[in-house]
Amino acid sequence: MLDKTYRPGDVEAKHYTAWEDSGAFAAQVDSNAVPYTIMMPPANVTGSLHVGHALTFTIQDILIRYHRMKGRDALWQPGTDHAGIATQMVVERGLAEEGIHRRDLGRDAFLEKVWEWKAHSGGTICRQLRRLGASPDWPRERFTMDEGLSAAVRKVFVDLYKQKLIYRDKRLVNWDPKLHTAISDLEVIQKEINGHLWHFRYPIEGEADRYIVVATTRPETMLGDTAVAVHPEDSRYQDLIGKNVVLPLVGRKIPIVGDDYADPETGSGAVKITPAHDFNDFEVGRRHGLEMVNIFDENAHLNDDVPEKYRGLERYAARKQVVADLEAAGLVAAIEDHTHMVPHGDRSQVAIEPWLTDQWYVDAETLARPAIEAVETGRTKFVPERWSNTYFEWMRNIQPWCISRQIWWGHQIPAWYGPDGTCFVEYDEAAAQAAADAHYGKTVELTQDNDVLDTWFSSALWPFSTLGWPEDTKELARYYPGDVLVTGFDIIFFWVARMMMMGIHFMGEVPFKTVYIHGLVRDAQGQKMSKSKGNVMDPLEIVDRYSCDALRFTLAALSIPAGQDVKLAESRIEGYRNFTTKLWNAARFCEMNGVARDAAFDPHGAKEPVNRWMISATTLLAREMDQAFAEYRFNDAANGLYHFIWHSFCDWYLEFAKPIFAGEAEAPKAETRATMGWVLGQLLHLLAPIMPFITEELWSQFSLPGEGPLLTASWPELDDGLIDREATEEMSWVVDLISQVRAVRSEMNVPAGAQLPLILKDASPVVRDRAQKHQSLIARLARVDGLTFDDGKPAAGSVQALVGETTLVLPLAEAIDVDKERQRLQKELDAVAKDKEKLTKKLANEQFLAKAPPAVVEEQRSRLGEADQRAEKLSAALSRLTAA
RNA sequence: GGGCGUAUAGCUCAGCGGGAGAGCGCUCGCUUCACACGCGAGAGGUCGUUGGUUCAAUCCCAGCUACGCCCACCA
Repeated sequence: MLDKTYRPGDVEAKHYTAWEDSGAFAAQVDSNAVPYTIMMPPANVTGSLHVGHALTFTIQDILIRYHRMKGRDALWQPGTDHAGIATQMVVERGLAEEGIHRRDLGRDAFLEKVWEWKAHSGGTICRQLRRLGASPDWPRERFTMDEGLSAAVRKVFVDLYKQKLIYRDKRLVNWDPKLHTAISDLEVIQKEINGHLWHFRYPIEGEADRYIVVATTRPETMLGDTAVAVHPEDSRYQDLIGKNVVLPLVGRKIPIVGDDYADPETGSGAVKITPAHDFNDFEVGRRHGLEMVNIFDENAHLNDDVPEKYRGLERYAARKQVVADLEAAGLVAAIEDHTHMVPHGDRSQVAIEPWLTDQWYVDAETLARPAIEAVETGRTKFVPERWSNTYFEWMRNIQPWCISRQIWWGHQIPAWYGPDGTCFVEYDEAAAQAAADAHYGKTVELTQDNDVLDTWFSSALWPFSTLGWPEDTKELARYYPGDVLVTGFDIIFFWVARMMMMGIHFMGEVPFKTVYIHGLVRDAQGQKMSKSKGNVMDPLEIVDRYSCDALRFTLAALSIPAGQDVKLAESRIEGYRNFTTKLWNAARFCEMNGVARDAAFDPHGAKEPVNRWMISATTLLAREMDQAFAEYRFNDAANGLYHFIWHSFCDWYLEFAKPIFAGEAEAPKAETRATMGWVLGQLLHLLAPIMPFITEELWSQFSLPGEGPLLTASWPELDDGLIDREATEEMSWVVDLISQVRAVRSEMNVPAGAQLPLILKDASPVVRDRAQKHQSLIARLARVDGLTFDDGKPAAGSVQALVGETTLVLPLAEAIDVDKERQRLQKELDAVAKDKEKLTKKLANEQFLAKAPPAVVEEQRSRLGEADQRAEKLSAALSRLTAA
C-alpha cells in the first residue's frame, strides 16, 4: 500500500543505498554491450556541492541513467582533483590559525598535513553527490594525485620534454606576489580600477630645459625604466631618437628608441619602457637589446636595484614616494583620473606583477594544431555548436602554457639538477640518477626541481589516466574515447581544450565525441550567486525541502538546448515538487482501483478506443523522449513528461477511467486496468532518468516478482503498431466535446453540481456513434444527464456551442441571459470571421497559389472550409437565439 | 578594441518561414469518492526598433537600441 503522502527523505536514502550496494552503477568491462562513457569533471577536493554542480551532475546522471536503460554499458567515471593552489590555501589558513607557517614545517611535513586534511575533509563533494542521486561507478573513483595518475603525469611530462614540447625558459610571467607563484594567463582576471595617469617629464641628456613627456599608470616602475620609445616616424621626435634621457630619481642614462609600439596618437606619443615589468615593454626591450632591470622581489617590494631610499618599499608605497619625489623635482607634467584594467590573480585577488623568472612551459601551439583540426572535422562536436567558435578563437591564438608553480601541493616536476645545474628530466629519481651518472661519469648528488605542476596539467590527462594509462588496460581500450563531456563554458579553455590536446597527442584520438556545454546557474533575477550577495541556494537544502527529484526535474526543465544561463526560481522547484505529489496520487488512484501490471497484457490487443488512445499517446511520448535525449534537449524531455503525466494521463485518462471502474460505462474494467497498469509502468520508465527516486519507489509497488529495479530496467521500445490515429481522433473529439460543455457551463454560471441535458444537432452518423459509445464518460466529466439527437430548432433558453461540425445544445433550466449568450456567440463569430478574411485573402492571391507548396495551399483551403462552416453554424445559432 | 549571446503574456522562459505557447502569478467557480502541492473555466502579447529577402516574416538577412557575457599588452 502506498502511503497517503510521499516521503522523499526516507525513500531517497533507502533506494540510493540499495542501488549502490547492488553494484548496479558499475561499468561492465566484460559485457558485449556498447559502452557509453562520461568522464565526470573531477571536483575540487576542497569543494562542497553548489547548484552549479547540481546542474552539471544532474545532466550527466540523466544521460547515464537513460543510456544504462537503453542497454549500453554505462561508465560514469568519478573522481576528485587535488586543486593545487586552492587546497594549499585551505590548509595554510588552518595552520595560520595555530600561528604556523608552512615554512616552519618544511615541505615534507606540510605535505603530510595536506594529506591528513584530504583524508578527513576532502571529497565532501562525493558524499554530497549521492544525495543528488548521482550514479557513477564509485569503486572506480580516482584522485589526480593517486599513484597511477601521478605516474601518468610523470610520463606525459617526460615524453613531452623529450619531444621538445615542454621546455624551460626565462621570460616574464604573471607573478602572484601574495601566493609567491607564477600563474598561467587563464588564472589572471582583469579588474577595472579607478586610478590615475601620471605624466612625467624626463630630461634630455645634454640639453638643458628640454624634456620628453611620458605617461604611466604605474609610476613606481619608472625606477626600472631602461628606455623611452617613440614612433620611428613621429615628426616631433626625429631628432631625439638615438639620444638619451637621464632617468629622474635614478640618474641612469637610458636611450630614446624608435619603435612601432609607440602610438603617436596616444598621449605625448612617447612611452617609457620597463622591460622587466611589462609584457609589451619586454618585447620592445628584446627588439632593442635593452637592459632588463628587475626592481621587485617576490613580494613585489622594491629590491636593491633601485636607489637606496626606495629599497624595501611595498609597490604602492613606492608609487606614492616616486610621485612625491618627482613632484618635488618639478617633473610631474599632469595627473589625470584614469580607469583601466589591472590584472589580478584569480585565487589571491591581488594585482599580479609581470616578473622575470625561470619557468616550465608547454608548447601549446604545436599541441593545439591537431586539436583544432579535430573540431573542424567534427570528430569532436560542441553542443551548442557556437561554442566551437570560442574554442577556435582561443586555440588559434594560444600562448605557451606556463605549467610550473612555486607551491608545494601538487605533482613535483620530474626534473633533477646536477651540481653544475645540468637538468635531467626522467620518469623517476632512479632514472635521473642513472642519466646523471652517465653524464658526469661518476655518481653525483641531484636535487629535484622544487616546483609543482599546474593542477590543470593532471586534469588534462583525466580521460585516459583514470582508465589506467600508460598501462595497456581493458578499460582504456573499451572506454576511450568517451561519448560526451558535460561542462560549463567557463572551463572550455582550462580543461576541455587541454584534454583535447593531451588526448590526441597521447592516445591518437579525441577524448570525447561531444562536448555538451550548459549554462551557469543564477538566481531568479539572473544574478550570479555569491556569498556576499546572500543569494546562494544550497542544493542540499533544496533536496531536504522539496526532494531530490524536484530539484533534478527543475534543472532539467531549465536546461534549454541553446545553453543559456539557468535562472533558478524557488517557485519552479515548488511546482515540480507538486508534480511528484501529483504522480504519487495518480499511482495511489491506480492502486485503489485494482490497477496492476499484467505480464500477459499485450497493448497491441487493446480494443477500447480510450485505451488504444492512451497507449498510442504513450508510444509517441517515448519517441519524444528518445529524440530529446539524443539532442540534449532536457527541457523538452521534462516538459513533455510533465504535460503528459499531468494533463493527458491524470486529467483525462484517469477521469475517463472513473466511470469505467464504477461500472457506469460499457468499457471492460479488466482491459482498462491492464492498460492503465501498462501505461503507468511505461511512464515510470520514461521518467526514471530525471526522477529516479519516486519512480523507483512506485516501481517497487507495481513491478512484478523478478522484474528488478527500475535503475537497470530496459527503456521502452514501442513499435509503430501501437500508434492509433483513429482512436486518437475519436477521443480528441470526446475531449473537445467535454471541454465545450464545461466552458459553456462556466461562462453561463451553471452551478457546478447541476446536471444538464445535452442535445446534439446536425450530428453525422459517425458522431452519433461516438457520442453514444462514450456517453457515460461525457456524462461524468461534463455533468450531463441524458444525451439526445435533435436537428430541429432548439428550445428557448438553450445555449449553443460547436464541436467540429456538430452543434451542442444545452437547454438551461432557468432563463438564460440572452444578451450574455449573444455576446458569447458573437465573440466567437468575430474571431472566426477574422480568420476567414485572412484565409480568403490569401487564397485569392495568385502569387500564393502559384508559388506556395501545394500542401500549404490545400491546408489553407481546408482551414477556410472549416471556418466557413463554423461561421455559418455560429450565425445560425445567433439567429435562433434572437428568434427565440 | 575584437567576439558571442539575449530582447515573445505581469514574472521566468520555450518555440517557429504558412493557425501566438508553457510554468508561476492573476480573475471567476468548485469540500466532484487519487491529489487544495488539488479540480474546472478564463483574462492577458502591435513577438525591442528600422529596413530588406519572400507568394508569405515573431521566425531568415542587415542596420539600430538596450542588456548580459567572453577575449584583449595599449602608455
